[in-house]
Amino acid sequence: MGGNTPSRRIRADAERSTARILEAAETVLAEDANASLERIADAAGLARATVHRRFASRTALLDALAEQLSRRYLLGLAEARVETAPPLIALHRLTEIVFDLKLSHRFAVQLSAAITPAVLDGLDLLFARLRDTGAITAVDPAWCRRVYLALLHEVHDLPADSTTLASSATGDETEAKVDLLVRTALGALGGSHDATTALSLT
Amino acid sequence: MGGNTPSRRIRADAERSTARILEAAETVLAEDANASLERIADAAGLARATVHRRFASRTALLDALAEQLSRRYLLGLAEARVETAPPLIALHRLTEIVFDLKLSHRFAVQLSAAITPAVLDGLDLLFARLRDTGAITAVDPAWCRRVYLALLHEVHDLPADSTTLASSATGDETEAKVDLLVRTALGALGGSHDATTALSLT
DNA sequence: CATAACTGAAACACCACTGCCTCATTTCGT
DNA sequence: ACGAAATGAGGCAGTGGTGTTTCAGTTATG
Repeated sequence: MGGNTPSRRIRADAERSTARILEAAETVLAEDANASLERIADAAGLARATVHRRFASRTALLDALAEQLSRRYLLGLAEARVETAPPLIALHRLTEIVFDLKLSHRFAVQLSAAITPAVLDGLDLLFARLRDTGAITAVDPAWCRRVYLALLHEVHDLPADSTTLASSATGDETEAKVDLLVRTALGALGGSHDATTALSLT
Repeated sequence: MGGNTPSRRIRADAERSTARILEAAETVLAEDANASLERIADAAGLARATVHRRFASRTALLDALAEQLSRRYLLGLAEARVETAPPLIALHRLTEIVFDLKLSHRFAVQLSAAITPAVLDGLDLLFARLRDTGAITAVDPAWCRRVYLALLHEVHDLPADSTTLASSATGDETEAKVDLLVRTALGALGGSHDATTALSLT
């Protein structure tokens, strides 16, 4: 899938267009999931025909969007060292990373196709390790995953002036959100609040 | 809004059609939020033209759906005695009620228009009272609301065979879900697990 | 029963979107 | 600078949904 077919060389031009379309699609679809391809083309500064040239159909574009996000998820899981790092640290790091993804992938994130089995496995592993160390008590990894992702979504589009974010007075909004999410998720999954606050010293 | 305009009497006939359309709309839209009015009409056993007669536009139909649910929400808040009952009890009762609503209003539930200011106020009051009694520590009522509703959604469409639901061996699936939600929500909002399990004795 | 209201069926105009095509023009790669 | 590839602009057909109208037939209600 990742190889180049030498029979038809793909010009750097076209590849830039593809990238711009994906980016524009993400932006536009975040506001209106049913936005037309024309609106996406406009946002990308390209003609509608070009969108059709790069992506055979609307579905193909959506698939590409999901696949792109899936790859970034996997990268994030690896970057957070989900398999090796102390689970609480990994959770914190992963949350930061996924938060950045959500900023630029508000729409694609809600594509179920983006959460591939591999991504799923990574998350499940993390929660299993969290439970082994006693950070949480919930046993069902699927349940943990759902709660985490649901809360992630809520924290993400929390108004910046929310009093809830004022807890960590660092002024860094993103960090405050990450802290809030980790604390909330651990609490929801039956973690003691001691273990939760212990991480705040990181 | 509730009065009848005597200038044009509304036949009982028509009112039945309206009800059937709303019911069919809920059923059909639960599966496909973008379903056409024709599919709704078919499900209702009526002609498409009739749908247009009872509801001026698609938007009008959706509004009616949201308004219907909003009214039931208010009824639920009252029935749960959110203002007077011990907050933990009220939360438990309210959760049961909203769960039933979700079963029959899978679609409308995701209409933001269904959560009117009045519904909002009721929820906020409940969470304020929960905090006063120490059941939770989160202060921002808006935050509490969001977390509660998000978790509600997750618990609701949890597969019946989930190991997470096996905790209360009563065999009653709904009750198990309600327990899980209350426990999870309180934990997420910073409640001690003591207060949470104390309710299980109800 | 007589009237007014309601319904089903069918047609119609309208609109938005998709997907495809062509052709002149621009841009890239070598 | 040359040829291949990509693009913009525009048109065109097909699809599917919405909203309206007409008219004949049915049903409620006083």
